[in-house]
Amino acid sequence: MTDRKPRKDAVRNRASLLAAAEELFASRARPEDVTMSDVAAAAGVGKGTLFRAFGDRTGLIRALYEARLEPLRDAVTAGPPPLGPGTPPLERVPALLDAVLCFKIDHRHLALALEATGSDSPYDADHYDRWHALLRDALEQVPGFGGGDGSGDFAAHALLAAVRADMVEHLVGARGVERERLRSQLADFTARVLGQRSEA
Amino acid sequence: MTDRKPRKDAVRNRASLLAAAEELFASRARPEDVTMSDVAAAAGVGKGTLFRAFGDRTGLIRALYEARLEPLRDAVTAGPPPLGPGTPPLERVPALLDAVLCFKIDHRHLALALEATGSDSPYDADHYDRWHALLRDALEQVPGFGGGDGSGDFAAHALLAAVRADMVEHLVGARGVERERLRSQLADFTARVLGQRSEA
DNA sequence: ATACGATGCGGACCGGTGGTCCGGTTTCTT
DNA sequence: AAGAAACCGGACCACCGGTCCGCATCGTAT
Repeated sequence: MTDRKPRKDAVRNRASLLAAAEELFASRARPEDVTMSDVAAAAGVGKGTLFRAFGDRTGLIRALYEARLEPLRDAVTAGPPPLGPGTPPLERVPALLDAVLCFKIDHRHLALALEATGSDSPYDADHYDRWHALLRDALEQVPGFGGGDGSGDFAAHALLAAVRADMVEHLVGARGVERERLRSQLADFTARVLGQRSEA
Repeated sequence: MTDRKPRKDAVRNRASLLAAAEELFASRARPEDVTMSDVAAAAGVGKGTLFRAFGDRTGLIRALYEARLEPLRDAVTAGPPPLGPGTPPLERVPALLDAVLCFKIDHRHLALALEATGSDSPYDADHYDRWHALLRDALEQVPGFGGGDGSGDFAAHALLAAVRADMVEHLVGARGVERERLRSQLADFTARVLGQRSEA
């Protein structure tokens, strides 16, 4: 009822804009020197169209981000182990963190652009709340995190902080750490937090 | 030889500007709605003077931040235990993190302003490198982090990520977690990373 | 096929921000 | 006292995100 048929040119333009934005954020070094006019021009479209389709800059980036995030979200909410529900926490927590890390590595231009909007803290985004709740719930089933003392809550925040986009960018982009090496270091760290001592 | 005496009005104006900026960043809710013109006006000075004294916005905030950071830096480089050198790593690492956390809580307006400049990642700041190196070196003397595999390096990054300004702001400012509670949660987390199992 | 209303388009335009510039003033030196 | 170097200040600039509205385009009813 509420949704009338969208016009063809509208959906085509929306797609062009998303593609152009993806392109630009991936190619330019810093997210903040991709301007809205750039995106509109690259898509062969006027600025009015851009803002009509996505509201504002944050809306554009969020739309891109959520689109890329969808497969991972599905794998987590209704997929097979080790990501999906029904996985033992001691196995699921590292798997979740590893998945997030890989996502941030692969799409760090988008994640960086999202954080660089400045207008809102990353902690206000609703997808952060989802990841945090998921991780907290899993952690609280692990011995030592179960008490209602909030240790699981804080640990979830802290572990997610270890895969933040600008840190990943610093390690992978600036300092040249290889993907697999970073993954194994994160796995190591996670294991330590979970209380599984690693060999020297 | 190279430094001639600075003029009196210059040093007075510089001081006024720092005071005015501190005031404004502390009072206004969001750092980005403190404009450069605001600062200049609040200090009773022209914009030209502001930019002449600090170069650009980042320079202003950095100057403020470093000034507030100095006492802590001194305590770490040449102070008594548990912060100063010569403290056993297992004791010093938690002490360092707790000190950074307290600093971030007390000065989160400045830390947030610094991260919100957008122009540069927090990981490019030289004070980050100092904290990281300090923490890494301490960690690498702890059993399990000693190998040249970079586990100490990554753990230092991850632990510092757990005290980032916007996360602290989210917990203390938005979610209303009390200072002491947060400190104890961080201590708990740190202990876990260091391999000291806590009781259930 | 045609004509008409609704929907979307586009780029000129706006408010505001960080940063610059230069004529006039203040301070230091001799 | 007087000259020169250093500094002040606010008008000014470039640019960005976002708005607006006359006009083109599309979907539909005939």
